[in-house]
Amino acid sequence: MQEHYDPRAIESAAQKFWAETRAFEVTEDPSREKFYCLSMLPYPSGALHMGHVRNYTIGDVISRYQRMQGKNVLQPMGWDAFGLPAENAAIARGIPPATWTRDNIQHMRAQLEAMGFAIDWSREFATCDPDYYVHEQRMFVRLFERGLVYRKNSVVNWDPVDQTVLANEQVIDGRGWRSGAMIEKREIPQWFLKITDYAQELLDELDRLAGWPDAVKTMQRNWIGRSEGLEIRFDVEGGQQPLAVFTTRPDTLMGVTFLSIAAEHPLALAVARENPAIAAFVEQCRHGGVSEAELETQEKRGIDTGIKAIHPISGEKLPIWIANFVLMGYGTGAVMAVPAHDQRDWEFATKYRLPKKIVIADSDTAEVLRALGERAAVAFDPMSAALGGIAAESGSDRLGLEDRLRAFATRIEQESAFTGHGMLVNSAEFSGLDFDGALGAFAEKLEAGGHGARSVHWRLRDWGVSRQRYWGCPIPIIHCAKCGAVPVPEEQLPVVLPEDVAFSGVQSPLKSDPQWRKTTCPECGGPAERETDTFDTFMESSWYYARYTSPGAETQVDARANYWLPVDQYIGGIEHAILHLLYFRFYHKLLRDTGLLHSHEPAINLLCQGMVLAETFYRESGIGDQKSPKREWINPADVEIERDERGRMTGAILRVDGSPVNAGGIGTMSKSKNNGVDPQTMIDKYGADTVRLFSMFAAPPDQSLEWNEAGVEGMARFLRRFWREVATHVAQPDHPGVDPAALNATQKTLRRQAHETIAKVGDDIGRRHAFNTAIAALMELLNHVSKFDDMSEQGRAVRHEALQAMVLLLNPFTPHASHALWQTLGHKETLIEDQPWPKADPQALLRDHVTLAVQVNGKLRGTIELSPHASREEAETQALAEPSVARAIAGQTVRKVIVVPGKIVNIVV
RNA sequence: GCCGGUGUGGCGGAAUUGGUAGACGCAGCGGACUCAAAAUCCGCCGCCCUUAAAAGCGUGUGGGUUCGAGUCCCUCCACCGGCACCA
Repeated sequence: MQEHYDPRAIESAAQKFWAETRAFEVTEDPSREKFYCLSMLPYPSGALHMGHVRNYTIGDVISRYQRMQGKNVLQPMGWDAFGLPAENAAIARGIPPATWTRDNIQHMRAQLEAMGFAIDWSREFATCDPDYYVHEQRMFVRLFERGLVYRKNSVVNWDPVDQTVLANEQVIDGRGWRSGAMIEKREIPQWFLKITDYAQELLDELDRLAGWPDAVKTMQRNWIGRSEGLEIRFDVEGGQQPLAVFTTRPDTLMGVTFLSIAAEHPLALAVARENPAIAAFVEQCRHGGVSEAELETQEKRGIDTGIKAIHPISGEKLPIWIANFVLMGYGTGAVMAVPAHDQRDWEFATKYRLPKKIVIADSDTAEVLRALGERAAVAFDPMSAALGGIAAESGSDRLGLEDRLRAFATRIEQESAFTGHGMLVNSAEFSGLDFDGALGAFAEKLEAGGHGARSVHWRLRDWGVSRQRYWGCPIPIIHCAKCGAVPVPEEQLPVVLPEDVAFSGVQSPLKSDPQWRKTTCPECGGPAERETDTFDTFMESSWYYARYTSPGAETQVDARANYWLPVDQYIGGIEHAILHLLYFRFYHKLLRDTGLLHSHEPAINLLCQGMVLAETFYRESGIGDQKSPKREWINPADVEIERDERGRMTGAILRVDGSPVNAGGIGTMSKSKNNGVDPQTMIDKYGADTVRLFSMFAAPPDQSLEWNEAGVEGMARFLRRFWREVATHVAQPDHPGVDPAALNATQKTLRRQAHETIAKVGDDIGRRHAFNTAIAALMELLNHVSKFDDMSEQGRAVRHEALQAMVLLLNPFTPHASHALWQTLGHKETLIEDQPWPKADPQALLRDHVTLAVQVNGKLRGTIELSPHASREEAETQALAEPSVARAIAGQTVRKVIVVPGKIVNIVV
């Protein structure tokens, strides 16, 4: 065999073999257990990045492991080909988005092949293929007919200079990224999918997704945000429409001191027409982007409309304010404000000197009021910190009680709102009730007066699928002056996106091409225009997993889908925890409800991998202002780190000029910090197996991973050592095989270690997905094997067994090296030909003795060796006799001895 | 701002069900081999005190539960992901 590990030759030979034998192409086989292993499909941005490498290596390890369990494993790959970056590249380089995208796909596919992933390439597609998106258009038309699609106005970021709609990402500090112009909010008509019709099911089924991470399920639960409360109608003075608000805190209703409405609210617009100051405020609110993060962090501002609402119970007149944090289109565009019991309202009221009315008592206040007698709660007005006309008994601590009430009132007046639940006070006949009592009582009263009702409110909003962009799937709708919006008849689909276009970036070629737009109305036959918006790219990525199961199908999916689905293991970045994964679940239910699939959820198990990070380095370039001088970011590959004698970093220098650079800390690999490490360079330098091994070893899959080239070298070192160990071993004479009865103590120990490793690696990969510790266990075993210098027949046999197990256990991580070494060990058949996963021999796992830790008062004082069958009494006796333990307990009384068999003895003195 | 997560040696991380904190790897230090370097091999490697042994301290902060806490509970801090038009 080859004496030295030569990854380049080994890897191309293995890849050639797999390709020629079509080793990873699979078909439905009802007689075998299937395993569908899916990684999130990549956006073809130009080159593979480390996030892809990590994601697909995890998928490949699981796929190859499951295949060795005898399962029929499907691992497909495709391209999420529509999207904004293609348009940006087109503007920058003058290439049509389609050309740029397809070139990138070609390049990235070659890179994926170089990684040696066990992918069934026969199922590959790109989402920009009309063969793919035709099914998406057909589904949309069917949903339209089923009433799950509707059109309404919604707000977008408008760049007044470029005259274009911007994505949230393109709005930086409220300005357009290219023009630098102040962004404005603009309402335009857009298409929506009624995901809210499925809100309850999407919420309920989370409880049954046992194989999904809790963090993802919690985030989805909160995102869907089911809340129960009251919808309350406030009449408005002066003949205006009443204002409806929703609240989850109906118990605070008597504490409402004003109402807030959105700047886009019809009432606000009406007032603005008559009042220039208000018009100016409304105009100001139109500036800035629409993202929630921006709206929630901006300074809260408002203005009084001068109009009053009527409190539905007290009849009190409440001012109506326009506030920049209330959004039209989320709920009703109006909210009730309770400054004493809501922190945001508290801040707003403090800023604009609006009154705070305490209507909920904290537990201390409630206790005081109870001490003062029944009527106190009703008459208590904490804001005046007085007890009104209550003739409470003149107990000696009366003044102390009043002080406590005053303290509560002062805290709310001066420090912060009290947002907890508690007893209602100062709330007329509702005083004294608790939260649940108040909910019922207010609901009854409001319903009787026609001023409200119990209601369920969802945070989840319907899915807006319109994008004012070119490079996307055309929305199959025709606008007719007579018939309105009419879906394109199914037999006319697909509506094909023209790819050979001049793309300036300012306007979508669809919008500027009158020829493409012009069509006839499918209903009346009159002249009509096509919809020029395209779909949100989340539409394509919401059903690709199903299409992989049915390559070439005439329909969106066919019967094959029910063999493969649901996905057994889905893998992707945690950044997709909410949006993609919710749309993915939603779309699966749409496919089910149109009769295309049987299952309720798309994926049984989900693994969310962490981000890939790298060190950052920079130099001050001198440009930029004094406060934040511009930094020139330097790629970590060009930097050499200086260390002191203890290995601590003392500085860093740029290799080319030898002068110092600054360390900027660890950050996600990004263009802006220039800390991306190119996978291709790593593959060329070390080989794919080393890159795969490092990306699985450096961190557990769900945590962030810090790329570190010295660590990569460590992996290469390990593979070289392993290679050499096998080479040395096969150069030895043949052996008769392991005879367990003939083994001496050291041989038994190595054999036990080998079988412990078999047990641990299988558990780590299959159950725990703890790939890093699986690899560490294999490294430990190699350390044991290389220290084992027994050249006897049984010594060689035991070593052979250990090395052979290692080749198989490493196969999911380093399939190329394992492919080669399997043959080196004398096998005629190849490893991929359904070589089963090794099993640990229970006999080999038995130990002669176990080590117990001995503690005195919980502090470790020594260890003892015991037979695994030793009794508690024996353990106790031996522990007390251990010299350092005896020293620690000398002169003290033993009160208690706790013996945990196989683990620990704790002596309490 | 809201939702979710993470925090352990010089660094990445391990400790799986509350039971010996630091496996494994990197970096560093010492040695062997070599004309030399690389590669490789052997040894050391949490902090503090120390010739050594022993003791003491130690899992972001402060508290709590327990015979025993990195692990469970409460508080605070820092960082990371998402926030509906980036994918």
